[in-house]
Amino acid sequence: MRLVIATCSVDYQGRLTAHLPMATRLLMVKADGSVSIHGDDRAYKPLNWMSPPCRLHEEEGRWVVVNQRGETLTITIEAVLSDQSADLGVDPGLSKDGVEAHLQELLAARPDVLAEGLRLVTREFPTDIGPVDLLCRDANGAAVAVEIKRRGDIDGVEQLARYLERLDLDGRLRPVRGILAAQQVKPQARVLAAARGITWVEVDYDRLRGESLGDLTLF
Amino acid sequence: MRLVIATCSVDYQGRLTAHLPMATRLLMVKADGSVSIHGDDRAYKPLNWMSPPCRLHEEEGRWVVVNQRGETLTITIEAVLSDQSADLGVDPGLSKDGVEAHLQELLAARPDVLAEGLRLVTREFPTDIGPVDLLCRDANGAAVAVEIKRRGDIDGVEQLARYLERLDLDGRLRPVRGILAAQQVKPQARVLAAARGITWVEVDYDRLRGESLGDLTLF
DNA sequence: ACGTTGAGATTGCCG
DNA sequence: CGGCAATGTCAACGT
Repeated sequence: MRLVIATCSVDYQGRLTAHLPMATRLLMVKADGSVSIHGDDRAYKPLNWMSPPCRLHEEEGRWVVVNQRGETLTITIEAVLSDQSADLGVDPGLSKDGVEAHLQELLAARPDVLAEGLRLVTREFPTDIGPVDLLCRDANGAAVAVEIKRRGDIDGVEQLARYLERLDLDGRLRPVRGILAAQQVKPQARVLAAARGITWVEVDYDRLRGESLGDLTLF
Repeated sequence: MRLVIATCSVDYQGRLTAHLPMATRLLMVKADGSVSIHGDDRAYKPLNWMSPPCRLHEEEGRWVVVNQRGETLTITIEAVLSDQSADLGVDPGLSKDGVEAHLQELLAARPDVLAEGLRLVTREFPTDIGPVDLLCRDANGAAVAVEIKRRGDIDGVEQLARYLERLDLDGRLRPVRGILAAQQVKPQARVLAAARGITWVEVDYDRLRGESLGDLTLF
């Protein structure tokens, strides 16, 4: 990695046109060929950049970075305040833990959180356009399809509506009603759900996790 | 801005849990308080980070960054290879051209590009599921809703179809037809638009801008 | 290789 | 400050 602190102006010509006037900034050149230009704010996002694969041509007072699509990033350098290189080696990489998969587990264990008396029939119930997250029966024995999202958006409502349309073709299930479960349900999704006769529930992930832990300690 | 090259391991506890094993990386601390950890690849995205507002507590061999939501980023430092600070000042900022907002301005000024005799009624016409980009009247006085995208995709067609559904509930507008305008309309979007009775138009941004400039010089 | 989907999305706009 | 949409979205995953 090469780190240069320089007074420079920047021009990007590609999917759009962008310009940065002359100022002091950090230029970061990574081993993968990418170049990014950072100011002293905007969190981790650079002011401008070029993603790999691309090539850096360095001239006197002028860097030109070109990628395969012909987009160019031109850096005009007035003064270099610092120029430093370091060999970082290959990073051993990151391990993550997903929230959304866990949400399905928790709701499969406690479907009654979504509606009183709701009982799980199966997870990932298959239809010919994809699996329904949870298939349940309510207190009256009627079928209920549950779609789980971290964020409930219009897309989620339409997805669930398509599932319900397929499930209603099955005489053993009909009539099937739908519940959209999400940590947050957007206003637009609420309107569309109402128009489609679909119920929505906002789920408190932390509280649900707490209750599950409570259950575990009880048994 | 402070730039530290160090051998370190990193733990993030917040919206998810993540761990980075010991390796040499760049630690970037910006004036806005943000901290990011870069490896020598992954383009401009850091391996891990904390967005502002947050606070950095620095101890011997250990940095702890905490934000207001209680999320923490812990950096355990084994060795510091370099530690450098620079005052970059406030960046004068980026100017852009060629994004969707621009396209909307140009089409609002020249709606006849989309269909002969088309006249603008209003921009950003509100519905309860979001605003329609352009509401127009055609040569016969019939209402036309225009959805503008940089790239016309299936999502854009469905979005416009939902707007049309809502607008058709308004007796003063009904019947409303739709036009999807984009610099590029994808094949799948063309098929779906046809099935929904929606017209699509590919717009040449550079030519449109040229014509608008032409108009300006004429008057 | 291409299309689809999620992201600790981030960022800017507008009410 | 919150809701909402765009992003040069990027990146992972399935076909």
